[in-house]
Amino acid sequence: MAATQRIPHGLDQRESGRQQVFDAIRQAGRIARIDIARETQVSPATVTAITSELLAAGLIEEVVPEGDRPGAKRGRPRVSLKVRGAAHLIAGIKITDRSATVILVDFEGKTVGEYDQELPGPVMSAEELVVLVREALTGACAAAGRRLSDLSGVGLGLAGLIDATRNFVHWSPALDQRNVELGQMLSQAIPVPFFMDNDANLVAKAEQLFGQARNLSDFIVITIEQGVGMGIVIDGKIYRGERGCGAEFGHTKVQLDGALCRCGQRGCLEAYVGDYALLREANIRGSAQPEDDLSALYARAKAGDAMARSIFDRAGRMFAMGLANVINIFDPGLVILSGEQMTFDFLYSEDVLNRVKESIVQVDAPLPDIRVHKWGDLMWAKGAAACAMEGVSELTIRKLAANAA
Amino acid sequence: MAATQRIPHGLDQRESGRQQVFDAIRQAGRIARIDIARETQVSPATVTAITSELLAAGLIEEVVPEGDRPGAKRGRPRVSLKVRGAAHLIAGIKITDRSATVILVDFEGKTVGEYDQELPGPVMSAEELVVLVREALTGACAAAGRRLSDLSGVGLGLAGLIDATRNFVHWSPALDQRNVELGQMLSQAIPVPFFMDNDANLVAKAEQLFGQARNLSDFIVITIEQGVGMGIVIDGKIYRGERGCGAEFGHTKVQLDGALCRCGQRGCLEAYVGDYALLREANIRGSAQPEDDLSALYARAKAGDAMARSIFDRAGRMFAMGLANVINIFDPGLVILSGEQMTFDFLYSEDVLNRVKESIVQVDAPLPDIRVHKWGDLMWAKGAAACAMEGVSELTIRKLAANAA
DNA sequence: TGATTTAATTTGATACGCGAAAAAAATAGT
DNA sequence: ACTATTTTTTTCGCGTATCAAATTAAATCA
Repeated sequence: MAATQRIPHGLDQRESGRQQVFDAIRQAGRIARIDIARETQVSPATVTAITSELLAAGLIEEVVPEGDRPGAKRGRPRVSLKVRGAAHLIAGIKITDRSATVILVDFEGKTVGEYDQELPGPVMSAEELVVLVREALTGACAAAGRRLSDLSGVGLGLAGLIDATRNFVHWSPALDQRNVELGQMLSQAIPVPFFMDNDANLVAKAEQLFGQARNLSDFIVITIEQGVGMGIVIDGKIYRGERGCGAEFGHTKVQLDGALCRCGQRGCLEAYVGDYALLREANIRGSAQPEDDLSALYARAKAGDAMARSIFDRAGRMFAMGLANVINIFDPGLVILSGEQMTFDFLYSEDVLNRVKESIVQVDAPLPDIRVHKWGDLMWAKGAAACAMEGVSELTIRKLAANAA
Repeated sequence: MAATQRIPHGLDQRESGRQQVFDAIRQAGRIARIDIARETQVSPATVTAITSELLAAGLIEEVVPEGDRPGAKRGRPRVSLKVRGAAHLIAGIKITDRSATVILVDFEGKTVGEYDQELPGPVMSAEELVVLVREALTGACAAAGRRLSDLSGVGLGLAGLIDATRNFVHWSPALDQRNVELGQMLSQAIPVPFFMDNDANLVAKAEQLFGQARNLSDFIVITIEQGVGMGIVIDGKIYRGERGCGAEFGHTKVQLDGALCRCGQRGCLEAYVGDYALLREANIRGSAQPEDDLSALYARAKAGDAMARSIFDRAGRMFAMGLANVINIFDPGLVILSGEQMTFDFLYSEDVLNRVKESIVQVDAPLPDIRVHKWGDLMWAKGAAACAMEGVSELTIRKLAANAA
């Protein structure tokens, strides 16, 4: 049980000014020193000191004043600062059941390369995975005209129960063994800092750094892929729970003694909205021929088929109930529904969102903002890259502070 | 003297050493400087500096060395420090539908007085409540041979939706109006710092300061009184959500389109486990004579009455489901089930707890600790006092730091 | 050209916390 | 009894971070 973790009081853990200023710059994209001071509540003097250090280290750079700032024309023109993309090359890699998708980004988050590597099979040993990751990274770097040694950090996204603080895999559908010290194995094989996490958390990180949740310190991301996942950001940090296996939205129960879930329990949300659950329904409900294609089923529902429609309808209602529960518990300012597959569109319908809103405790205050954010194919890999970016920034700046001493 | 009150970046948000040390002392009860240093990771030199300041301010005091410390006999004997109870007098007050219960505690948390004031009626206007609070506090102080002006802070516990950051009441069953700036009104009428919160949060605070959750930075408290409440502590702080109305455990939905709740929605947990819900069931299910006494119903269930038993049984299963959902979302290290009324014992039964454990996502890690903690009558008021204690400590220490400058 | 405005930097001061050394207060050994 | 040893606490000097105020820089306005 987590006894109150006393933070060494020095500059160790805490956002030592440098971090705060750097984050402000990245968040803003381009921002003048004076505005950094305003936003971070750090004095202009200190901002100057810190930024000159970051400039010297090559982490940020000055930009020529952007054309026309409305109003204010007199006075010394402000000089904007931005993150220097060339400072670091970072990779994000996401393992699905079919392939390993790699994305290369610079330190600004700009994509500089993509790469896809087929998997021999959906499940493999940890050793095989390490080899695969190495190949995929090498391939991605080569394709972008860079070398593996150019990488400053790699983010790895895996489905399953991941303890990101220890780079430890409790369990993943991609691996044929439980409880793997994957982080250690990777670091040994590839001399680059690794950062790994469960995929819902990756998306949350991406939303926080580049997406809809910029500037926000508290929000929730719901992802739908094969299963249903959730990433919780509280106070700017991803919430992980005691054992690193919280946020199991897909396995919250929405029906007492309900439908059987592949986790072995009954009534899990996933057992009502997961793809396998929908197909199971379709087959049980006496469809003429066995159904095994979700998009076909979805098409039939759209075309008006009553049976198909009722299947999606119930799934939507269950999803609304689960989401409302999360909102009633967290009272978040923002909920991002993130997904890739159009087949899950029914979960994001007006109808479902309205039902959610009706099931939230009513107060005289604005309802939480629920936004649907559909990413492209590379969503997950980009999330992994975002994770690594944050890690690399932290490492670099910590090193900087240490060197100064 | 200082003109613009920009918050010095040092003491702003973070526990400025002084807070950290003081908290360590309160947490430990009695503790020597060297151990404070060990626990807080602050150097002995700094501990000396800070403690001497706290001593001078009268917030803590030295205690004669306790008899025999096992082992270690040589060396300079350690001098223990403790919070000086006489430093502040603090009140906690809890409003129920029948009365206002007041508890007076010293700065150590030791009870120095109790007081109970009858309410004219269960619902009143904000103005009436202010008068009532004033009367109750005056009465409590008088009974303990103190004066109202001796109070350094008052914690107020109210059922309903309270925004503790603004001392604002969205809604409370005790008030006949919504959206009341109760904090302002109280402060105007009674010149003492007020701290108010929803009652589940009060209990959480009490558990953290004095109870089962000492030293813990992450845990969850579930309370059962009239309704079902929840307090969430993350990172040592009570989690409140965006609009200050999170943690509405009682209104999470456990059944799609289920039983009607007094909040107007359907399927809320409270609509299955609340006292009114149980009685409603009993009456609907064709009991011979209308039932209006919950303890009688409970007694009948214990005696073997099948109908009564089935009512409590279902409530227990619904409760287990809701609790499992919370655990699946938070993955907490500790859950405290807190209650006063024996009538709710059925919710804490082995049976229910087992059901909860069966509904949690399974990992190779110890299950969260679920403990039942029954408090005495004054539980709620004590929670309110705990809240105020924390607030007063913070205020005092902040003032101290400011004066030092 | 000089006045004005706004941004950025320099300067000097201060608080915080640490490490090392010293002091204090006890016991153990001879 | 007196010295050595052990352990806690305090003192001292230093480095770092940060800030307020003053200064410099770079533009426009009149």
